[in-house]
Parts: sequence; C-alpha cells; structure tokens
Amino acid sequence: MGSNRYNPKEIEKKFYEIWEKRGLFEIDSNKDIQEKDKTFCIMMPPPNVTGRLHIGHALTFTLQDIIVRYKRMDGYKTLWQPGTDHAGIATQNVVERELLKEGTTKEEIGREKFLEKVWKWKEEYGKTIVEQLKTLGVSPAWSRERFTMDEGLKNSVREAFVKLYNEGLIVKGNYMVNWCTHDGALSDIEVEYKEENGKLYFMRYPLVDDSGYIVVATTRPETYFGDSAVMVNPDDDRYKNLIGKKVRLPLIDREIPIIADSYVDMEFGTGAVKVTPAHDPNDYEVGKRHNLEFIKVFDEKGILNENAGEFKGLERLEARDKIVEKLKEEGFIEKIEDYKHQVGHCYRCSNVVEPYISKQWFVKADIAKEAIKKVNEGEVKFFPSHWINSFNAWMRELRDWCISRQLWWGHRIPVWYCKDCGYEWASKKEKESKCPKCSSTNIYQDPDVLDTWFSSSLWPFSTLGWGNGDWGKNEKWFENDLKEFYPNSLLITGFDILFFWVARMMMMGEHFMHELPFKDIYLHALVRDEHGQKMSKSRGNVIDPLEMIETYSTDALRFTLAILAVQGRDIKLSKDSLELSRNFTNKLYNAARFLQLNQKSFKDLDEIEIKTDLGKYILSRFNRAIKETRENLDSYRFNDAATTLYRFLWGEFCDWGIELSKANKDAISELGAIYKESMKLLHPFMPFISEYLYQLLSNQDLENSKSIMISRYPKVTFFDEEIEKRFSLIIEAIVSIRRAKTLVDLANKKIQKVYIKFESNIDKSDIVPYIQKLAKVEKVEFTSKKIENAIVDVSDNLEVFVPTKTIDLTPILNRLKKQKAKIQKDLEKVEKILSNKNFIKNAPKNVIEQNQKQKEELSEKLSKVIKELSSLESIDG
RNA sequence: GGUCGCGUAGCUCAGGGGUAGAGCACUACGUUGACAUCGUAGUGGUCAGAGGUUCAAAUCCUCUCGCGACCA
Repeated sequence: MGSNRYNPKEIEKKFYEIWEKRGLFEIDSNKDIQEKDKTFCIMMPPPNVTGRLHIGHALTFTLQDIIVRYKRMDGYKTLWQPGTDHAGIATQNVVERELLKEGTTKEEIGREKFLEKVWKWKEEYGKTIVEQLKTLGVSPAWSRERFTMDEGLKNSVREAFVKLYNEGLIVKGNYMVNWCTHDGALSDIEVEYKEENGKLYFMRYPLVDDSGYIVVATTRPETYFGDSAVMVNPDDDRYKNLIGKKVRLPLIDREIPIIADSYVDMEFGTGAVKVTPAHDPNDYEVGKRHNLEFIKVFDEKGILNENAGEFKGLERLEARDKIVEKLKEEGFIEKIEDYKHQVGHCYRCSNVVEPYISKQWFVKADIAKEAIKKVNEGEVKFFPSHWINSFNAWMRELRDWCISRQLWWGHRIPVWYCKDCGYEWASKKEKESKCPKCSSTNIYQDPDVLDTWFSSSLWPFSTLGWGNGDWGKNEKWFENDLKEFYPNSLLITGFDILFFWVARMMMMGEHFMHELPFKDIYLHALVRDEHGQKMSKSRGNVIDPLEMIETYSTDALRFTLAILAVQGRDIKLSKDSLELSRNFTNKLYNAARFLQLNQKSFKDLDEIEIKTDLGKYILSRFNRAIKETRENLDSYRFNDAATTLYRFLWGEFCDWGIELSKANKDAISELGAIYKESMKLLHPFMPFISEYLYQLLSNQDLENSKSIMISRYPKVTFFDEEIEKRFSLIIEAIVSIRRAKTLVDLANKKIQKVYIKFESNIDKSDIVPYIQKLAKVEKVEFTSKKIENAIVDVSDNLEVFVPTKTIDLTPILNRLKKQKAKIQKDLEKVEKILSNKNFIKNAPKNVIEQNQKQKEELSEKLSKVIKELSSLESIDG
C-alpha cells in the first residue's frame, strides 16, 4: 500500500484467474445465498469466432456482466450462457484468404479438405475472442461454453430444420433473391441500401416495322440483353398506338413485344420501361403476369453469357461502360442523365447486389404469427420501450426468409435427394446411406448450408439442451436447464441486430417452446467516437478496448461504458471520460489508504453496531445509495446506477465521511465497515478494485478468503432522517464559513473565531469539532443575534459571522448584492404563484405548503441580506 | 415518403408537470493527517422556436426549424 496511485495491472489478471479457478462464474457458485425459486438466465450473444474484441463487445458484455454479477449477489441461481458463433461467410473468407496465401483454393482442395482446414483454424484461433473477453472481467459460466457448430447444436439445428420442413414451414423454391456475385444468396436484411450518383440511360429500341423507335430509360443498361418486353401504361396517349407492336433489341436484334400494364408510372423517364424478368424484382412479377420469357444474361459470378452477344465473358459492372459505348456508336443512346438512386450492397463485401433467380430454401413468414401476437399482448418488455414499434412494424411486413447459403462452412442443409427415384427428404441424421423410398444408395445431400442466423435463432434454448441428443448432457447442459432457464430472463444486445437475431429468436422460441424466449429485451446503442462519428478503420477513429484496458484499467473502461449507457442514446466515448473513471479508481484506492492509516483491518458491516453519529449519518446515506442503485439496475438504467455510486462514494463518503472522521476518530472503524459494504454495491461495475479493496480492508488475501463476488448484495436496512438533517446543517455551516473566508482571501488560513446563528433548533452537542476541523477555525460559538464588525454569509438555514477588523468589503458587498437580486427574483416568482386564486383552489395541499414555506424562508433570508448590506454599506460609506 | 429518436451551462449529457442538475472545461485560492489522477470556493442556462392544455410546462399536446437512425 505504498504508492499513492492505484495499480490495477497484476490485480486484474490474478483475480480473474482465481475467480475462474474457483468456479465462481458457474450457476451454483452462490449456493450459500441462493433464495428459493429465484433463477436468472441471460444468453451471451455469441461473438464470431473470427472476431477480435471491439468496443461494441466491450459495451454489451459489460452491461451483461453488471446485471449478472448483481443477480448472482442478490441470491439468484444465475446462468450466463457463453459461446461463439461459426459466422459462415466471415470464417470461410478468412480461411479462403489463408489458402490463397498458400497458393491454392478451396475448389482445388475440395469440400472435405477445406472443412478440415476451417476446423483446424477454429481450434487454433477461435479462442482469441474468448481470451480477450476475459480481460473485460466478464463472469459467464465458462464450463458451459458452446459453439454454434458443436455436435449438440448441430443436432438441434437438424432437429429444428426437419420439424419445420415436415410442417411445411421450410420450403424450397425457384425465386428471385438478393444475389451477391461473391457471397451468393442473401436474405433481405443482409442487403444495405446506399444512395449513389448513378446515371439514367435513355435507350432507343427500333420498332420492327421501321416506323421509328421507342425510348426506354434504365439505370442498368447491361441487363437489356435479358429484356423480354417493353411496357407502357395503357392510358398513356403517347404510346397507345404502339401497344402490340414489336421492337428490335439493339445489337442483338432480338424481337420483343410492347405490352401494356397499369403498373407503369407515366411520369418516370419516358413512360416506357424495359422489362427484364430475370434481373429485376418488379419485372419478375410482370414477367409472371404476362407470361414473358425469363432470360438470364449473366451467371452466378456476374459474368455475361451468350445472350449478351459480343460481350459474353465480361463482368456485369465492367461491361456496362463498354456496352454503352458501343450503343452510343451505333446511335442507340438518346441521352444520359445524372441520377441519384438507391443501390443495394452486400453487407459483408459491399459488392453490388443483383436480383437473381435461383433455387433457394426459405422459412415461411407464417412461422412468426404466434410470436407477433404475444408481443402485441405485452408478453415481452423492450428497453427502451419504443423499440417495440420497429419490431412490430418489421414483423408485420415479414417476408419469407431465405436461409440457404452457397457456402461450405456452416450447417449443411439436411435434405437428401435420391438420384434414382427423385425422392427428397429431410433427415435428422448427419449421414444418410440410402433412399427411404426405393432403398437406392445413389443419393446426395443438398450442397448448400444454412444462414448463420438460423442456428443462432435457436440459441436461447438449444444451448439448454433442446434437440442436442445426448451430446454434452451433464456437462454442457443439464436435464433441468430448460425448465429452470427458459424463457431467459433478459436479453441484452445491440439494436442493430434486432431483426437479424432478436426477431428470429422470438419466432423460433415461440414456435418450438411455445413461449417467447425472453421477458425483457434491452437494446443498447452504438459506441461512437467523441465527436459522435461512427467508428471505422477508414476514419481511423477506432477505440480499441484492449488498449483502453491497458491504459486505464478494466474497471475504468467498464465504469465509463456504464455511466454513459443511457437508454436510447448513442454513446460518445472519449479519453476524457475514461480518465474520469480512472481517477475514480484512484480516489477509491486512496480512501482505503486513509482508512488503513488508522486501522489495519475492518469488520464486516453486519458484525458491528454503528454507534457514532457520523457513522449513522454515512450509513443512512449509504442506504439511500443502495436503494437508488438497486432501482436503477432493476430498470436497466446503467448510467443512473453508476452515477449514484460515483456520487455516493466520492461526493459523500470521501468528501464528507472521511473529512468529518478526521474530527471524530471513533467513527473510522464504522466508516471502514460501511466502505467495505459499499464495495459490494460497486462490485458489478468495478469487479476488480472492489474485490481488492474489500480484501485489503479485511486485512486478508483473496487467495485465502471468500470472494466478494458471492457475498450478498447490500439491501436497504436503515434510514435516519434526523441525523441526516443534522449533518446537512453541519455541512451547510462548514460551507458557509469557507465561503465567507474565501470572500476575504482567508480561504485556506486558520481563523480565530466564528459565530453561527442557526435558524432552527439543532442538537449542538458534539458538532463543534467537525466545524473547527473542516472550516479551519479555532473557536466556534453559537449566537442568536447578529454580530457586528464581521464578515457575514447568509445561507438557507443559518448565518455565519467571521469577526474582523479592517478588511476590503467590496467582494462581500458584491456577493450580498447578487444574493439580494437572486432572492428577490425567486421571491417574486413564489408570490406570483401564491397570489393565484386558482392555485390555492386546485393545487395539492403539500405543494401549497411547500410554496408558502419557501416564501417565508426567502423573505426572511432577504431581510437578513438587506440588513447586512445596509450595515456594511454604512461602514463602507 | 413512412416510423422512431434527439435539440437543456462553453463541451458531453442526466432530469421528464410543483425552486434548473452532474462531470469536464473555466476563474480564484491551495501541498491542511488518503488522494494534484487532489482539495476549497465560485462563474455559467428565456431548457431550439411558436401556439395550446393546466392553478402550474424544460416536462404533456400540435405545428415549425435543425440533426440522426431505421424502413420503403
């Protein structure tokens, strides 16, 4: 305890290891304090195995850990289920890049070899994110750690798939989907729309009868090779006479009809549109309506095919300019205009997404019906509550969810086909050997894998053993888990995956378990930089949590995130706020140092009786802090809970408790006990320093002692209004004297004498030493009348007089004048309220009384100020 | 275009019908039995604007302006 700075480095690492080794993160670690039927369960949103800890993780896991530690200490049997996600595309990409470095490709080595490689990569590097998480001090039940592709969860995914397949809720179809030429099929929400400065190309299509041409406008000219009609509005007078005629497509001379459809917007472009049923979602519908030909012009990789004539072999986006150039040369381009439009991009690789027809698997939107109903009936609570609107809006317009992905890494779609009899079936078995219908062994499995979100949508119950078979039983999960921990108590995650993950867990949970998966859903905001900018590598404004931990400590980072975590508001993180928290840890450390200057070891609060008035005062204030902290945690108001702790520990305990104890040493042993107890209150936010100081003040080592982690969370037991009132007067007197001294440049000097005139009765026994010590004054005397020849300070409940001979009165006069103006203004306000007859008639009694009391106090104060002012002015004059 | 959120001290933000709050910054003083990563005292606000409801509006309602997010 030599240094005057808190040094968290060794403590954090050492303590974490001890906690983990002792199994304190596991569900029964708090057995001694568990209360009957109190269970709490929260699922860790599984981070990607390829991931590295970023500040968003730090936020979400800090908040989760705060709640989990709180519940664990509060007597709940607590499960925080950890795990990682196999992250289909991301992981596959990482390993593909590795292969590229080795000069090979996944196609070259084949599916089986490739998957071996991915598993090997996962075993080797998949631990990184977990190790990084540990530096955050999080306390999930690590022994139960799962992976979305472990054998148990593979079983549960097949279980879920087969059920849905047999219920007709999973279907295969040849539909138009969002297609990334790099990553394959995407679900609707995996497409990000961005406004782009594009061009609107006006193309001339010659009429077959050589009577001229019709001009169509398009943003994607390269798709015209797939046109199977030109479409106009039947009411459009410009084109009425052309309906039924044919045009000849430029360069390739294919003939297509001009058709009429009221869907066409006459105002847009030229009022005539090209119809490309195989490459546009709207045209797809038109094509079906009018029985048009579906002509693909490029393949899955975006390479133009033979339908594009001479442009065959070019990439679709690269081909655009070349095609336009040629069309221009041949006179088929009427004009090109600048045009702003929304362009869909792949969320993963930013590639421009194409509407593309392919055979994919879908989960029917019908699956969500029951979940929607229950949410509407209020069976789940959102924090902040307004998220329920977005949730409902999205669920109402839910569309079928495309779940097949053209990847190798992931849950392989458990559907098998018989080459001989054509039979198709879904199987719970990993491997099938023959067709159940014709017994042929000439069978094969669907090559695609499932969307990663499919497996994570089962997470709230699959990790509790649902559909796992025997795998992991009594090790990773237990018979009673589903009963005890489903529905989960709470979900904490970012709002950005509300649709991706939360909504899907809701529908799957409800469908399979017949109960929504959570009671409460807390959605936190984004962490931004100090200027409110989104963090990104390209901006170079990324705040690395590991670096912050290195510089400021885990506790400081956690506390900062908590104190900034206001519901519904983005978090602007800056080094200043981290410094604030770091300073706080130092303050806490030094408070303990002070306590130990007096006494090496302190008892626990429940082992002693608080006898001194100061002890009772601080205990009463501490109980208010307990009440507020608990209330704030119960309503997930992390920022308010953190602020309460900060205010109590620094602003009350250190600033007044410790300072006042310097005048009353008998209180110190009591303060130490209260301080130890307040470390428990702080523990969920700052697990390390709270443990450290608790053990230190108990004069013991964590190595040989019970951890604070599994001690009981403080409960409200004691309020003493009388003593709080008394101390608030003592404090008012001290501040008042200090202010008077400051006015005449005596701030830090010890003065001889001060008189205090209390407005109301106060028990004056034993209060003098406090005032002497903290206001630095030799002699304190109480008076009932004004003292002449003195500096005066008028406050709400008392006046102090510092006798003086010769002194510059100007600052005192200034202060009194200012005070006078302020009081007059306040007084006018109250008088106006009180003179309102309707106010007297309608306002509640206590409000009226309050105002009357205030009026009296103000006028009394005013008269005192005026009196002082006039007497000083007469001297000064 | 639709939905939601935000606009409060120089900055970052709490508060959400009954006397405007915190931290930082700023000013002045300061090494007093832990802490200068500190202490003491102080300065600083027509709560974006306009209407309305109410005895009472920063707070509830409507509109306007500005900013942001999501969806189309």
